[in-house]
Amino acid sequence: MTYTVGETAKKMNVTASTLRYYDKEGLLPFLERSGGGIRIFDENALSWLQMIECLKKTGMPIKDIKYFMDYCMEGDSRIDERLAIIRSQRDAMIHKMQEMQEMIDMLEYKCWYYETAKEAGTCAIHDDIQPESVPAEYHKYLQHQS
Amino acid sequence: MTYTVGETAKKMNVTASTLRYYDKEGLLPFLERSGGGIRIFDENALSWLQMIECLKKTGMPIKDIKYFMDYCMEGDSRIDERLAIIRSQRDAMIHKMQEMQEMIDMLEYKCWYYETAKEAGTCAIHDDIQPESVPAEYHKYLQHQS
DNA sequence: CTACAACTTAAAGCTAAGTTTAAGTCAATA
DNA sequence: TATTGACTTAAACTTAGCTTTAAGTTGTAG
Repeated sequence: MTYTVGETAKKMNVTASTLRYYDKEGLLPFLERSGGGIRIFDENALSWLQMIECLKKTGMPIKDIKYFMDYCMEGDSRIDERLAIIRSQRDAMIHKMQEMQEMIDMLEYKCWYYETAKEAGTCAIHDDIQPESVPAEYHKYLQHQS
Repeated sequence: MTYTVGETAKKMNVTASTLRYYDKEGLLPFLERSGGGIRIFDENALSWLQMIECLKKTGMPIKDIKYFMDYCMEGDSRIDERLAIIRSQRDAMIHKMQEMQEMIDMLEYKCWYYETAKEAGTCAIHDDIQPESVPAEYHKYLQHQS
């Protein structure tokens, strides 16, 4: 089964322009072309695109994805480099997840802050609040007004 | 205790230009100025900056942060709107965390893929691999070559 | 009171990641 | 075989989020 750029775009939930742009930037070295120059995507291409999507979603810049794809095309001689890239990307993501959890914690506090302010009709309820009326997990945010 | 833009920049780990840019974009309506026009940051400003940092790290665009700050400056009449913004940001983050976990799962599989390939000296080890030699948590990635 | 580092603004410049446009080609259907 | 929708390219344009530059001002230390 093969697909055109438009069909593939729909499958991957991006625009055809985006796929052509990726191709121009060297992200799709695995692509075949028809005699007339039309790009041909197959199941294998789709699985590469999922890998590219993963790297993009984890914040890797287009250029770095290109370098990774270049290594992939070089085959078994570049396994070490490919492993190193994937490992460092995974480690960066684990770190980012921790950072994100901290941000969610702060947003949870702010939700509580505004929920109680809403109930009281004013943010002033927090001005001289007793620490014991604040859930323990929010204590570290107590200096935050608004 | 008060601080200049440069001192604040160091504290917040951004450049002074960035803070001036945020001010220009309306993110810092709480800022005071000296008689000569120098920006004055205080503890309260720092706590606002942490809020802004949180919204930025959770992917909120500068313009949306401005709208949020505008609501904050309007006081108690906008508690509902502020709560709604924070809630939706929190929900978006929780969703993003799930997506990120999926990406980490894929990267973990790729690590395993390259570790075993490295050991074998070739990615070809995966060509006709028996599903029972693949850890169960990686089975959903089995169609992925490289 | 002078020097000088750090501040001010407006405006131009930069990078990433696409998107849009224009002019033309391909290939499946009537 | 003619039509037509989807494809092709190169190049210009867009947006976000800063960063840099240039020209001038502030305020502290000697």
